[in-house]
Amino acid sequence: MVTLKQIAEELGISITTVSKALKEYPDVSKKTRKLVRETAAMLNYKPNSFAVNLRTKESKTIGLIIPEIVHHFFSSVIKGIISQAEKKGYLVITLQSNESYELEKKQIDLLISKRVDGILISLANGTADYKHISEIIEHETPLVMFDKIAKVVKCSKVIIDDRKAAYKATQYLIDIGCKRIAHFRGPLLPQNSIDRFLGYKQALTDNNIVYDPSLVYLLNDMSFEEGKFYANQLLKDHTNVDGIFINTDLVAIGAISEFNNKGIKVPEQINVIGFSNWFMASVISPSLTTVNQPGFKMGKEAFKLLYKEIKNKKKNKNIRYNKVVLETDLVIRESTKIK
Amino acid sequence: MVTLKQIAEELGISITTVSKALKEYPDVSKKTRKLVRETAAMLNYKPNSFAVNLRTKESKTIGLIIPEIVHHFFSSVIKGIISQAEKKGYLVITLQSNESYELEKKQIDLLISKRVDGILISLANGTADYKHISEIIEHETPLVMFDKIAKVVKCSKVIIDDRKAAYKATQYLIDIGCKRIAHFRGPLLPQNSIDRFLGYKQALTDNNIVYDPSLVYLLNDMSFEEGKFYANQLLKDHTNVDGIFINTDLVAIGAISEFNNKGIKVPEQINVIGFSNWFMASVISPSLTTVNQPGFKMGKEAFKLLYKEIKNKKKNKNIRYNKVVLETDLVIRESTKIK
DNA sequence: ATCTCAATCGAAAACGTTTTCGGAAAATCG
DNA sequence: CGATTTTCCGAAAACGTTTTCGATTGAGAT
Repeated sequence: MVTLKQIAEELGISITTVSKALKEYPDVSKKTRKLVRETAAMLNYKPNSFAVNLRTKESKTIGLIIPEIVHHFFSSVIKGIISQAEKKGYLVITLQSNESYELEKKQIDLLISKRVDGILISLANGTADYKHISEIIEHETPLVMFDKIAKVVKCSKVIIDDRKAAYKATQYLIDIGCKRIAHFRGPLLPQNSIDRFLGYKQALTDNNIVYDPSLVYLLNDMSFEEGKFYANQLLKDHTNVDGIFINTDLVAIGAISEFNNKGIKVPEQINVIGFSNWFMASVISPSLTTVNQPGFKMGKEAFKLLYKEIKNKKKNKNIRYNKVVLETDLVIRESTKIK
Repeated sequence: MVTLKQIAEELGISITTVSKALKEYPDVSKKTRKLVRETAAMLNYKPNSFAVNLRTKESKTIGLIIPEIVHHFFSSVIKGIISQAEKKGYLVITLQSNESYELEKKQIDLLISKRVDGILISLANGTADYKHISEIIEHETPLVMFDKIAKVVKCSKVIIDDRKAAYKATQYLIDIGCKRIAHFRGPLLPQNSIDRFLGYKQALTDNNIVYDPSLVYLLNDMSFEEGKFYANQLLKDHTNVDGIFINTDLVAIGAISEFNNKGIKVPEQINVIGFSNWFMASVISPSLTTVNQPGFKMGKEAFKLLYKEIKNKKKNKNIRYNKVVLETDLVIRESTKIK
C-alpha cells in the first residue's frame, strides 16, 4: 500500500507538501503539484481512509436501521437512501431490528461504537420507550427517523400523512358508492396504524356515515393468512359490506384471495383498497387499488435531512429539526369500481 | 468522547496499562484490571474505532455489491449476509450496481478506497469483462462471488446448480404428463439463464422428447409485461403446448395473467413452473409452482466463505478457493397438476 | 545594500489506539 | 540474605493523515 511518505521520498520532498499538493492547498507551486499528482497517479495512491477518519473525526459513513429488509417498501427506502448518499460521497451500513426492541437497541449501540456520521432509523413495531434513541441524540450523532417514527422524540423526520392518505382512500370508496365500509387495521403500535384508522373514521363522519366499531378488525401480524382469516370473519359477521379499506397490501391480497375462494366478486360485490403499493399489488388479479407509499423518495429525503444535520453539526450551527411530509396518491386499479 | 488517556489520568496509571486491562492482557494485575474496567464502564468508554482501524489495519466492515436491492431474492441474500456478518462482529456496506458494468466498477473502487476487509459481489447482467474484479484480487482483498458469478474468475463462490434445478423443474413437467414443453429463457448473460436453458434441454433429450427451438423464447428485460407478451405470442405460435418452464417468477406471473385473460386454464390446459420462489408466487391465484432459490442461505454461506478468507489472510495462510453449491427444491403449488 | 512581501516549503503535533520491550518491584528459592 | 524468577507496569514507536505555524527563498522596491 502506497502512502504519502512513499510519494514524498520518491520526489525528495516532504509529506506535508505531498498532502497539500493533493488537496489543492494554495501554498504549493503548480510545478510540484503537477509532479505530485502524476507520481500519485502512477503509484496508484489511495489515501488510507482509516488515517483520514482518525484525523478528521468522520468516516463518511452513516448507519441505517430498519425493521425488515425483505419487504418491498423498506427495500425501496434503502435504495433511495443509498442512491442519495452516494451522490454526497457517503456509504451506508445497514442493520435490521427484526421488529425487536432489544435488537434495535443493540444495533444502535453498534453504530455509535462504529462512530458513524449519522443514523437513519425506522422503529420496530415493538418499540415503546425511546431511551436508546435519546442516547443517539445525547451523543450528538445526527439522527433522522422515517416512516415508523416516535412523535415524542425531538429530531428530524420524514413521514407520509397516514391519516390523510387513509382519509383519501376511504373517501374514494364513498365516492364510488360504497355504503358500508369495513377497515382492517394494524396493531396499536406503531403510530401508523392508529393514524390510518383515524383517517378512515374521519372520512366516515365527514360524510355523515355512522361509525360502526364492529366493522373494524384489529390485526396482529398483518400477514396474508390473517387477511384471509378476517375476510372470512367479515363475511360471517356482516352481509352488506360493500367496501373495505385495509391497512396493508399483503393483508388486502389475502382478503381478495379469500373472497375469490368464497365466490365473492371483487370489485362487483366488495371493493378493496390496500395500502403501500407493493409491487405485488400490480400483478395480482384483480390488481389492487392502493395508496402509493413513496419509499424511494422517502429514502432520498431522509438522507437529505441527515446530510443537512451533519453539515450543521460540522459548522456548529444551532440545530433545527425538520419534518418532511411526503404526498401519497391513490393508485386506482381493478379492485375498486364506480357503481 | 472519553479516551484511554482520560481513564489513565483518572486512575493515575499509564495508557498502556489501561489498554491492556481492557483487552485481557495477562500482564496486568486483577486489581487494576477491575479498577480500569469499572471506571471505563462508569465513564461509558467506547474505543475509538477510527484509531483501532488505523492501528490494526482492519475495519470489521465488508462491502456488498448487488445488481438491484428492490428484489425479493436479493433482499433475502442481503438479510442472510447481514445476519451472519453480525454474528462475527462485521458490518455490511451495501452498494448496488443497477445492472450496470460502469457503476459496478465504480462501486468496487469505492469499497477498495474505503479499505473494507472483504467484498461480496453478484455481477450485473451487463458485466462481460472482469478486470475490475481482478483488481480486487490483486489488491489482496478477500472476495466471494454469489449467484451471478463469472466462471473464469478465480475466487470463492456460492451458487445454486441452475442447470440441475431447471432439469428437475422440466422433469417434473414431464412426470405429470406434459408432452410439449415450452421455455421462456433469459438473455445470453448472465450465465444463469444459459444454465437454466441447458437444464431444460437436457431433461427433454433424456426423456426422448425432441428439442424444438421454436418452443424457446428469448426474453430481454424479464418483466411482467414481457411475460404477458410472450404468453400471447406462444398461444399464436403453438396450439398444443401443455407445459412451460419460465426463467423467473415475475415473467411466469405475467404469463399466467395473460393466460387467464385469454381464457386459457392454468394448470388444466397449460402447466406453469417459475424460478426463484418470490414471495409473490405464493399469494397469486393460482399460486405458482416454482424452483426455490435459497436467498437467505446463500447470503449466509457467502459471508461464511468470506470470513474464512479474511481469517486466512490474517494468518498468511495459502489461499484456497471454495465453492458452495446450494440445493434447490421444487415448490409445488397450484399452477401445475398431475394429469 | 537593505527592507518588504509574497511564494513556497517542511517540522512537528495531533488524532487514539496497539504492542514491543525493558525495567522495577515483588515473590520464590537455595 | 542474595540470587533468580515472576509479576506488573510504562515509555515509546507505530499506524497515515491533516493542519498549524514558522522558516526560507527570491523578487521587487527604495
